[in-house]
Amino acid sequence: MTDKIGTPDIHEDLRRRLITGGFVPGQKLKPDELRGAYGCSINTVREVLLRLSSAGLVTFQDQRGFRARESSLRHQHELTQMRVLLEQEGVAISMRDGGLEWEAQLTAAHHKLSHIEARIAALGAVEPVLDTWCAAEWEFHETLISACGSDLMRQTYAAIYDQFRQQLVTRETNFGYYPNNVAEHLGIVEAALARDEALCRRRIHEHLARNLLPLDATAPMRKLA
Amino acid sequence: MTDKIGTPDIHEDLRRRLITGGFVPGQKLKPDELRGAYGCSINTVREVLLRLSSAGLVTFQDQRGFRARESSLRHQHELTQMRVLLEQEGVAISMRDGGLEWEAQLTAAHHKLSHIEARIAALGAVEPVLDTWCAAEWEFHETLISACGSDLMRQTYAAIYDQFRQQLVTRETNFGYYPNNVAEHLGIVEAALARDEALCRRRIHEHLARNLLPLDATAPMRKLA
DNA sequence: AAAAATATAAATCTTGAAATTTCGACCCGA
DNA sequence: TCGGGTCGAAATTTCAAGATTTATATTTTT
Repeated sequence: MTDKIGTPDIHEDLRRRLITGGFVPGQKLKPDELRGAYGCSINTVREVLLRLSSAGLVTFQDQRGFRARESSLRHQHELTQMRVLLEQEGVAISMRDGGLEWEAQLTAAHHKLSHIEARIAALGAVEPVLDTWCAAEWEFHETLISACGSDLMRQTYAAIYDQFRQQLVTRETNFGYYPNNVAEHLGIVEAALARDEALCRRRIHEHLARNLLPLDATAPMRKLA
Repeated sequence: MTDKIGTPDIHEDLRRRLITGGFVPGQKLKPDELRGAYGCSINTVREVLLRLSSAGLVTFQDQRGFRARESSLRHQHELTQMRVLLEQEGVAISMRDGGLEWEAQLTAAHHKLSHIEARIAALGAVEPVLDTWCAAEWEFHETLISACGSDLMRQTYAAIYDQFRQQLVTRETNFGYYPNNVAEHLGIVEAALARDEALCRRRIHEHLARNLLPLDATAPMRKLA
């Protein structure tokens, strides 16, 4: 799609701050203030924000500047819906086309993730290993669909996932982690390796549907704090 | 997502030129040249191109400027795949949630489209009513998924459709129009109104799969010229 | 003659300031 | 007290020029 901007640090750094809850939702993002932290001009910040806005992390209104995205329940629902759709389709194709290499990468990603989640269970808290866990969770889900053969699908999924993560981390929900993760991730891997598409689709839906809670009362409650 | 830019005309006009084949794929888009046509500054053009690049219509490389998107067969395949996925899911939800109002809008959109396509058949050429047909075709497909209740899904579909249209119009393929359109559009509407989800999904796939030709030899050949 | 190196030209990116628009406080009249 | 209007400050957008990078043409070397 597009490469990095002239000052890669700004783009990466702002993106990170946005998805890790560095800004409160709805907060105004003034190029003139952000400029100082990076020692660059207003216009450069402006370009970066313009890009982040098209990635969905930032909202933009003409003559009214940029804001950190505010998430309504409806938007979070739509986000989850899209994520389920893309992940189900991506994994289905991967199960069909993926070979031994994909299976190996998947088991590797799951191994790392489950190991980290075991540590979380032992510690009783996510915070100490939050960054590690976030990276592992992303790598796991990305690997699931990595053999789908479509860059477009993977890029679209990545954009959705970023917004998704932004919402999760922003809330006081123990950062989106909940104990059932361990069992559910394993279940997904098993179904994928067994090439049981229907089962895999169902388990992905169950795994992600917790976030549908507000609009889908049949889904199980997410663990809060 | 994002609103218009300060000079709406440039954004809309460049977008139009891109999806109607006003630039040859891969062509360099130099802000300094485009500036003249709109009487504005380089930076303004730059911002517009930056946005179009995130919409997928333009590619951007750091320090190497902008280009009109080049479509590989692979990319076109991925585009079609995503379009099928989104349209199938969108119409399925619309069939479930859409009421009388949706049915009315759908039949209206189809009526307009079929009327225009009848004229095309009579004339034996698309060009005279190309713009009208393009708009009607878009409105038909957009209406199909309009009751899905997800702005995110509709926006994502719109972005895919734009790229899709860009590829179609660029080629010398009679602008993507082919006679089977008439029957296929009707078949989709009938299945949708009958709330036959499986049939509707299948017909949408068949309708769009012609563009999968290069990578899916089982799909019927697109009519050329 | 082909390849590498250099010099020149062109295009891109960044910057700071001017022009335009929005936001908020204050004042006035009802 | 409330609604509307005016004014000033702040923020956003546009602009043109300077700095940096890339592309092209020419020369040099093997």
